Amino acid sequence: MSIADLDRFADPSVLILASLAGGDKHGYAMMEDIEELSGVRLGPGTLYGALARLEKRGLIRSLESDDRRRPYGLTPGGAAALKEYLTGVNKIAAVGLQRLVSI
Amino acid sequence: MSIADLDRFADPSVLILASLAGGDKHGYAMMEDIEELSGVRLGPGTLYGALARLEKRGLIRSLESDDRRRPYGLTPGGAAALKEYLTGVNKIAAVGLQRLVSI
DNA sequence: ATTATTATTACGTTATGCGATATATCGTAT
DNA sequence: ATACGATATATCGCATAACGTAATAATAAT
Repeated sequence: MSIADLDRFADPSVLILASLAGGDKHGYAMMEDIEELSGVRLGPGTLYGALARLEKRGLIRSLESDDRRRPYGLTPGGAAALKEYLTGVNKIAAVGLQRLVSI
Repeated sequence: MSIADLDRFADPSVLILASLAGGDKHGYAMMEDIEELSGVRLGPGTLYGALARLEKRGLIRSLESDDRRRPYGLTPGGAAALKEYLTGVNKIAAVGLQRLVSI
């Protein structure tokens, strides 16, 4: 299940991209930003696993750092994918909510 | 991966609930409605597997039928879960898109 | 007859979630 | 200053189960 209880959006990849759209961040900072944004607190395994996959897909990239923190940033492809995804989800949500009120 | 390429929302459970919000339907009809709604064509394994899980969770229920088709309908709990989910996803999409234009 | 409908089943892949672990840094009390 | 607890930050391993694909089957329609 990508959705824990199906009453909350919790796709780690999308949440990470949306977080990075607000600026470059390292993993731990994303955890907090995502929790504030969505109410979902990603566990470390979930977060860092998703980060590795996103980097491998070229949607985010790892940035230089002097300390032990590993910041990431959106790539142009990542920003484009996020935009397309969110635009689509917006439409689905609009239709779904409209249908619900018509019940 | 709940998202095939991460450029399209494709969570089967949510798509099914959103489809049923438009009225009771059997599986094959959902396939077509979902494709029209979202551009995603769910394979039979994906669709019927998700239907079984949703029914077990009490979010949809199987309706009576005379022929071989097996229609389903939203339960009140399913409608509530969908509403909560879509409302949340709307907020995330709004914030994410806002962040994207500010880059 | 051939195509479209409609559903079931089986199977492999892999994302996800959880927990354990590790280290560095910060704050605070002694 | 020192020591100690709490917070910050990341890695790893594993079990579960959702997902995707495909094969199969049977009924209905053209």
